[in-house]
Amino acid sequence: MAIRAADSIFETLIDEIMAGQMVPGEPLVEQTLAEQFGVSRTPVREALHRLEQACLAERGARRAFVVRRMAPEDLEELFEATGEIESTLAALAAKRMSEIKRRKLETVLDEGDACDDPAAYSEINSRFHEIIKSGARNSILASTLDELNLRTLAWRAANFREDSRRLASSRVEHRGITQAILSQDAASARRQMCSHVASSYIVLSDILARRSPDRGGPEF
Amino acid sequence: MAIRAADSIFETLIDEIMAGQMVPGEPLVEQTLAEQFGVSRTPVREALHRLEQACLAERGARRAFVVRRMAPEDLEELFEATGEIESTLAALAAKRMSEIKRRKLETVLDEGDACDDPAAYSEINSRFHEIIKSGARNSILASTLDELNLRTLAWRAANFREDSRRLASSRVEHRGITQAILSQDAASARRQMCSHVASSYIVLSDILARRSPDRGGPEF
DNA sequence: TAGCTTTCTATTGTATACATGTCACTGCAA
DNA sequence: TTGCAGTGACATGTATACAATAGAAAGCTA
Repeated sequence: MAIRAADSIFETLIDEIMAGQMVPGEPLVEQTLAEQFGVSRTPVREALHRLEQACLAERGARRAFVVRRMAPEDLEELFEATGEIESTLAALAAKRMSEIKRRKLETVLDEGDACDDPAAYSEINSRFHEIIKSGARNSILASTLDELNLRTLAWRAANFREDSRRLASSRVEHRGITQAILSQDAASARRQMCSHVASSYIVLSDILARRSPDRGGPEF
Repeated sequence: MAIRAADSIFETLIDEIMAGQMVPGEPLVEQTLAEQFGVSRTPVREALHRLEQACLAERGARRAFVVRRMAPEDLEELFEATGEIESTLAALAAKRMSEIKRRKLETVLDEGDACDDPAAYSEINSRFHEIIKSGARNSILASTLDELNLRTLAWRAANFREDSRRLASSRVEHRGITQAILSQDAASARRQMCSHVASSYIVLSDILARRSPDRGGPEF
C-alpha cells in the first residue's frame, strides 16, 4: 500500500486531461477505466470523486462522470479568481519575501530576458510565479492558487497552446511585478499581478472568439 | 439514491465537528462510524476522504483518520487567508454590487445597530458577510471563502465561543466596510475588511494565549 | 538494559457482488 | 402524430469479504 492505486489513477487522469488527451465532455466510466488500469472499480471510483471535487470532472447523463466542460462565464470567474489570489500572494510577497528569494527572483527575471525559446520561457515563467507563491509564506493561499491553476491549465490544454506573441509583453509585466516586490510596494505588486493574469486571459479569450465567432453559447 | 448515505454522513460529521462534539485528535474509524450510522464502511470511507480534502480530518497513527488538529502557525495562515479572500470579495463588491444588494446591506447594518442580543447579532453578522460575498459575483472566490470559513468555524467550535466584547467594535467595523462599498471605494473596502477579520483573530488568539500561557507548542 | 527483530493487531485498501436510480426507447392509445 | 406508461440497460451506490500495511508490543540477543 506504499502507493495507493486510487492516488496513481487520480494523478494519471489529471495528467491525461492536462495533456489534452481527454477533452471536456468525454465520459469517465468506472468500469471502463477499471479495466484500462487493471484494477477494480473501487479505487477508480475514489479517483473520480476526487476529480469532481477538484472541478475537473462533473456529472453528465445518467449520473455518469464526464471531463468537466466550462461555460464562458465560468472561465471568466476562474481567471478573475486566479488573478485575485495570485495578486494577493504578490502583495504578501512584497511585504515579507526573504532576501534570498528576492535575489532568485531577479535571477529568473534575467534568465527570462535572455531566453527566446517559447518552451524554455514557459518553464522560466512557472519558476517566476513559483517564487512569488512561496515568498508570500501562506501555504493555504498557495494551495488555493494551485487548485485554480489546475483548472486553468486543464482548460488551456483542451483548447490551445500559449500564444507566442504574449512572450514579449509577459517579460515586461514580469519586470514590473519584480520591481514592485523588490521595493516592497505591496499595492503596486497586487495591481500589476492582477493585470498580468487578466491580460493573458484576454489574449486567450480573444483567440477563442476568433476560432468560433458564430457559436451562440459555446461550452468548452 | 435520492440522497446518498455518503453525503449525509459527511454533513453529519461536519455538523458534529462544528458543534464541538468531536474535538481535534478524536479518532474517526470507518468500522465504528459505519456501525453508528447503520451503514457499511463504503459510504463512511467516502465521507472521511472528503473530510480530509476539506482539511477537517487528517491521518493519525496507523493511517487512521482523526479530527484535524491545528498548530498556531496553521491558524495564523488560515485567518490571513480568510481575511485576504474576504477582502477581495469586499473590493469586488464595492465595484459591482447591485443597487438592491446595496440597500439590503444598509438594512442589515441598521438591524445590527438595533440588536443587543449576541445570538441574534451573530445571525445578522453572517447575513452581512453573506451579502458581500454574493455581491462580489464570483462564485469561485465565494466557495473558496466558504471552505476556509468551515475550517475557521470548526476551530472556534473546538475552542471557545465568540467574545461578546467584540460586538461593539464589530458594529463599527461593519459600518466602515458598508460605507466603503456604498461609495464604491474598492481599496478602502479591502483594507477595512482585512482588518475586520484580523481583529477577530487577534481577540481569539489573545484569549487562547491567556488560557494556556505556559505551553510551548500547543496543538488545537 | 539498549537495541534490534519478530510477531501481532488495528485499520485502511481493494475486489466483487448486488441494489438502486436514471434515462432512453418502445409500443400503445387517443 | 403526440403523449405517456412500461420496460430495459447502463452507470453509480452500497455491502461484504479479503489483502496489505503500519505501528505497537513483545521477545530475543549482545
